[in-house]
Amino acid sequence: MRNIKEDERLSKLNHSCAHLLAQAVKHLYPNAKFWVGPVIEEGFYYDIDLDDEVITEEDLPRLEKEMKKLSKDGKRIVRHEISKKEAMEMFHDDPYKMDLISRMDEEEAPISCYTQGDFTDLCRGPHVETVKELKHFKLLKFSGAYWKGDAKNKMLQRIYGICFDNEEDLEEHLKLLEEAKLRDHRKIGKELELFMTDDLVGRGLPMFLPNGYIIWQELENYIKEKERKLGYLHVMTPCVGNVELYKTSGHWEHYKDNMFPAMEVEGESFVLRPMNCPHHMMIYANKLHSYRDLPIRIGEIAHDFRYEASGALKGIERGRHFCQNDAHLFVTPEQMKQEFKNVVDLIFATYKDFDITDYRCVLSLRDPEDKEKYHQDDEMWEKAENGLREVLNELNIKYTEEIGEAAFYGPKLDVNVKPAIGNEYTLSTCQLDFCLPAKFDLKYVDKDGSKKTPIVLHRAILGSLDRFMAYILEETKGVLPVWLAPTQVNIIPVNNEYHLEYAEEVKVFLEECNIRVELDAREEKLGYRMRESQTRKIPYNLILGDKEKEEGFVSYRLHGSNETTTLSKDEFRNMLLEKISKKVKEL
RNA sequence: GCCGGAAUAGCUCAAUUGGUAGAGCAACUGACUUGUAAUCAGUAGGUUGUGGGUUCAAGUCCUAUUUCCGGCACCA
Repeated sequence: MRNIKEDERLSKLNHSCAHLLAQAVKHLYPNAKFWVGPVIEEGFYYDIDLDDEVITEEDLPRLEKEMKKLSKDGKRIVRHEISKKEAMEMFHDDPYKMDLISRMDEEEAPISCYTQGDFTDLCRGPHVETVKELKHFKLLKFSGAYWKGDAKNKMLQRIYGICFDNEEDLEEHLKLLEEAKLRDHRKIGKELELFMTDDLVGRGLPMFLPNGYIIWQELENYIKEKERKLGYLHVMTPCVGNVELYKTSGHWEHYKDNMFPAMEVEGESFVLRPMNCPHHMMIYANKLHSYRDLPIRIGEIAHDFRYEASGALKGIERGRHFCQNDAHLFVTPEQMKQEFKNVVDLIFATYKDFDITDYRCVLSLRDPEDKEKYHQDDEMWEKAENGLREVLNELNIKYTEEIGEAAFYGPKLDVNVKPAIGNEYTLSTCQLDFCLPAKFDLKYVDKDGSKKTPIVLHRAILGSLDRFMAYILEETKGVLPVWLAPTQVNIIPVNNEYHLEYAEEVKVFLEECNIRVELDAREEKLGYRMRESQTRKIPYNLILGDKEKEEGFVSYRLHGSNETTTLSKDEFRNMLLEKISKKVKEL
């Protein structure tokens, strides 16, 4: 998918197309007022205030038609530079433009307008020469959007579109958008029977079916094994906690609204836990630690519950119950950098195993102005933020800094990915915390016998197993590598009367090595069973008939291939076991 | 949560301006005994998400509600 924003020509084209859209809207809705119409990675949009009117399905074709008409008229797009005073006079009855102008500084950059025919818009530009160049566009979708991105503000109407230089590029892009829909993990999950939801169970509470749970367990084993080798100690803690626990940590104050409400039992208040930090803090506090014990790495595949806004729910990518690949590392100040490096190494080693190459590192910092969200301790924040920055620079990791994205207790490194469909999200995270250990009064005894407070690193590599699985499904289109595939081998005997016995023998032979095998001995044609096997995206499709039976061979066809390979059953088993144990990325 | 859209058989979808709810796949039964992406025939399957309303008549119109979808906002 092309990134419109990064291409100079397409960026200009799409920005001009946003103006063309606004002009068309103005013709159809003379009372329309306009906020902003920027270029984005996926094309452009324009935010429009239509008072009480709303954009409907029928409006997009109507607007497109009007845009085509305007494009044919071929008006030039003319730039004028004006003073702030002139701008304020020109747009005096437009509160949105006045809002923009009031925050502009003409010393810094000239204020400019662009006019095409009967339409003028305040804009920095640049634009294409004439509207004639805007021929190959499509309006894609519409929705509401809060003014200035603030839910407290009025909701405007937003229209999204995209524009290219020629019809072929547009067609190709639209085709890619269609194809992207096919890899939606919710669709794949249904087709391959990986997970389900039910209204009676509740919204945002997906249930993993046998096939999906196999994948889930493979992911769990994979990451736990990696962590064990790195000295992590795994624990199991309850999904419920006393409200006091969260008052102590500060989560209650910050996230109460996003937690399931408290349950009163025998005078005590409990909540479903939204995260595991407090539990792990208490495990650390269970005994007195020497500096010699540190770092202590406490890991858990932990079930959490968050009362997510209904509109945020999305399959297993974001539910109200999920499972974190969580760990808390308790370290001395001297160990902090090395431990952080180890976490970063683990993240990228994992991504290599899963062939994840398209990600973005973000150093999430606090917004010093936001006194409400962030724990107040300037020195602590400075120390933590600089610490992270130094490690990232030392490791030569490319990252961007984002203000106001930190957790309330400390800054973090987020590793974000963009799925085939929808917005970027965080897969892995490593957070530096000087705050909670103090709140829980955690201590270790240092060399000199004095008691000191450890630093905590919160980290999640696979993030939530659920979300990670969603990502992998979309990346692979459901064609999982053998080690993750719910069924790894499907055996299809040619003739049940003559070949079933051999098929069963091969099945047992493979199952002895924990290979996940199915035997399809239904009274159906070979072609029918092969088709179903392929549709289910089973990696290895084995055909066993006379030829194979006599020699002790197997013939297999890989998913999506029409080539057949014949091997002895020993060779086949060894090959498969090697691929599974090495977690080979492709089939 | 907000704006908009949708909901019909297990799944994917049909059903003129309101006028007898259908098809393919899957399931089941029978025949066929199969060499690489759908063998044939038959059977069964529905209070059209749910609750109200308008109408001689509602899948279709109105209304409330639930869930899902596209965005927005949120994401420890």
